[in-house]
Amino acid sequence: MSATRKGKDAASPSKRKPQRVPTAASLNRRMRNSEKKRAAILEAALTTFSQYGLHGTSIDQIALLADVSKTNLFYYFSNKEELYVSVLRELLDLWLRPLRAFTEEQDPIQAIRDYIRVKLEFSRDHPAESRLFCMEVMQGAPLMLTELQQPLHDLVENKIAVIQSWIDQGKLAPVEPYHLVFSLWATTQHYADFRVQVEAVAGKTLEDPSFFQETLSSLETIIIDGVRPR
Amino acid sequence: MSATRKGKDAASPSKRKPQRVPTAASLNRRMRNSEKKRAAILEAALTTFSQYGLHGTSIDQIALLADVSKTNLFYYFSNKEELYVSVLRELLDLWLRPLRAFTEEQDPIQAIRDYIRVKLEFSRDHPAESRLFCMEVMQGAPLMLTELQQPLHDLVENKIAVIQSWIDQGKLAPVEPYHLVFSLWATTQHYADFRVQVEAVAGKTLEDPSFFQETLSSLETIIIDGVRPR
DNA sequence: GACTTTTCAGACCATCTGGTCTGTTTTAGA
DNA sequence: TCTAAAACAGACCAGATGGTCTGAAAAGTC
Repeated sequence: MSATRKGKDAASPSKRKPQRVPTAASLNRRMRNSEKKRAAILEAALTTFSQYGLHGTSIDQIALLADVSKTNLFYYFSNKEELYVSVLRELLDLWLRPLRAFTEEQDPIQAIRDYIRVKLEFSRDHPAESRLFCMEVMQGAPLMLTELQQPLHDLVENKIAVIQSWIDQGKLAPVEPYHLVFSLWATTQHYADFRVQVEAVAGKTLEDPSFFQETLSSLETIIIDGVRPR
Repeated sequence: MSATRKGKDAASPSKRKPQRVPTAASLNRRMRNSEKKRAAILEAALTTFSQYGLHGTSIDQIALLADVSKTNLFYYFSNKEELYVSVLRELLDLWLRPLRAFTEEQDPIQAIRDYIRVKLEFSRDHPAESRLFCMEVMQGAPLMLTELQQPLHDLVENKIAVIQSWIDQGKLAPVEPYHLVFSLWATTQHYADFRVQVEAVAGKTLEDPSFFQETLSSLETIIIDGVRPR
């Protein structure tokens, strides 16, 4: 990750004569501080970007929220876009993680059940991340497309195969795996992305434990058993 | 709709002495022209707003796309926000329409099937509208909340009752109606809002007729019958 | 054709904001 | 304590952009 590099181009290592060799301890302390600030800025950026979008957010706004000066912010991130992309990068990793858990050995029904739960928890615990991701994808992912396309495609391709094998073994009804994946994404993220709509309609959000449970079991029922009475 | 009112405050009718009474024909011609331009601006605004967001879009951009001068645009809409809200207003009506079709007399399975189809067609034919709506809701619908909350709540409340009655009659499996509605919204809109992701993963979009059919029947299968093998 | 009203265009302005410049404080090694 | 590098702050700048002002065509009426 080596994320502490100054925003500006760091002096190339070859040119730098390290006359002063800092002790590991001091370096660590400094790095921890540095990391903390970086993290604070990233968090403030996430919050603000996810609410107002890239263009709707000003650097001053982020700096204020992160409690650093604008200059200081530019010390850590060379420009707005880099900050934005940094936020996205951290997010993508987090976003993809749950899907990696799908393996052929699992019981498919249970795997799907787990997946719904994990994604729903993500929607509850990281709504800003979910929304920013949604926003970026919706705008055509201009700053993430290259990084999104390949890993996402590969990962999904892989999991599609797993789902297909479940179907072939008769453990799952014959549905097009792609669309199952899309449905899982869509339904679970909906509660974060359309939070205000959900609230306007149902009067509750995932933060309400009973509503969370209700949502969870409803989604399980709908996707796993469907709405046709048996 | 009386949408031709000038952007600025129009002179109050009470003060205006209509010495010149325009003929109906000329008025019509003029209005048609006016309406055409308004429509062109609104369409350009929709396209641009849905891609870059409110703040990411400049008036010049919209004016260019609509092939009018900036001044001319401001003649029809007094400021950027009014233009934005106008776009949203037209959109909300369109967006809500399909849901109104739900009536208790219908066969629920067929009604849901129809609803999925109509919403999916909307995603295919009006992706920009879908995305802009998503964007606005995601940001907390700051400019639409008041107009969204009441009518949406009432409409959904009404349809929830319909769904509940279907369940009570045993025509539908016992699912929480709210979540069924959310699932329907989420899954169908996903193909418009996450279009680039869908394309990155599946390599196709709803514009491809065979993919549209595949999506349609997959969603029907998943939501109506579920993925558990029978 | 005279006259009014609507429609439109170009120049212009005020503000907002991403980003820089200059320099100061803080940290840490020697 | 001295020194160098890292971390930071305030003033400032340049371009973008929402919006206005002035006035000219166009359309419509008589």
